[in-house]
Amino acid sequence: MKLATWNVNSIRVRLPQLLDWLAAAQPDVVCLQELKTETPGFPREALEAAGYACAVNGQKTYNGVAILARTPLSDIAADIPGFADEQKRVLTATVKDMRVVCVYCPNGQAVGSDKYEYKLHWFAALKDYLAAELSRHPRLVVAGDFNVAPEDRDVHDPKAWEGQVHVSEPERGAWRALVALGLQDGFRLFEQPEKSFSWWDYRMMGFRRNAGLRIDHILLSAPLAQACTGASIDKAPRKLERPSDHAPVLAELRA
DNA sequence: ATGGCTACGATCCGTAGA
Repeated sequence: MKLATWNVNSIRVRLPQLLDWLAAAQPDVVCLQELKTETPGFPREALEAAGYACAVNGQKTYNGVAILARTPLSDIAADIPGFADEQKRVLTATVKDMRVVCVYCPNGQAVGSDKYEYKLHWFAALKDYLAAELSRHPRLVVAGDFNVAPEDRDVHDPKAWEGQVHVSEPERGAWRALVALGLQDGFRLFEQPEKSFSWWDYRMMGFRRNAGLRIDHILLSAPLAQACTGASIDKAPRKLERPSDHAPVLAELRA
């Protein structure tokens, strides 16, 4: 069972790359972020033809998340219940015996900005939601773009980034609060190459210089972490013409 | 030098991403 998350930065632009990548990587469950299209504009037919059931929570221009699975999706729930938010950032579904939460966490723009405050409030609401989900579903995966680099080793230049948005202490505290629920960073369950990142700036030849951040994550509850046999970042799609600025992140689970 | 891309939607620039 292969799980993946990928911020595609526009599903319409990236659909050909997504279809190629699904065929090559053969993931069983995929969480997608930054669809940038309303739900009716989502290319459901093409993905169903590729063998994936789809659940979609879309929005015009910004945000938007989806879950793809090779087996049926059930108990689909959009957004964070009880958290009033126009922005489509969360989608939850059950796949077999697993509860899957797809998240596109806020960017935060700059420390101290309104968007930064929104980011911290949003993370607090997410934590409460995940605590509730976890109490009902011990086999929980939370996958997506968290917009937080948890540690300095997840940052290409920690000194330059010190205190900035994505690495600030309150944001890392919000990340640790999720981990404290009993969720584990799938990627760090295994030995990994130095300077492993999941996002690189389009500007300044960020990818060529490996000037990136590791901000896309797969969090696993204890039973799933125990079943996890590997985790990786697939840099291949980032090397293509007109790529997303994010690479897919993967975790493999024993059936 | 606080920029540099990219996508979107409304126009030929502004907003947002990270």
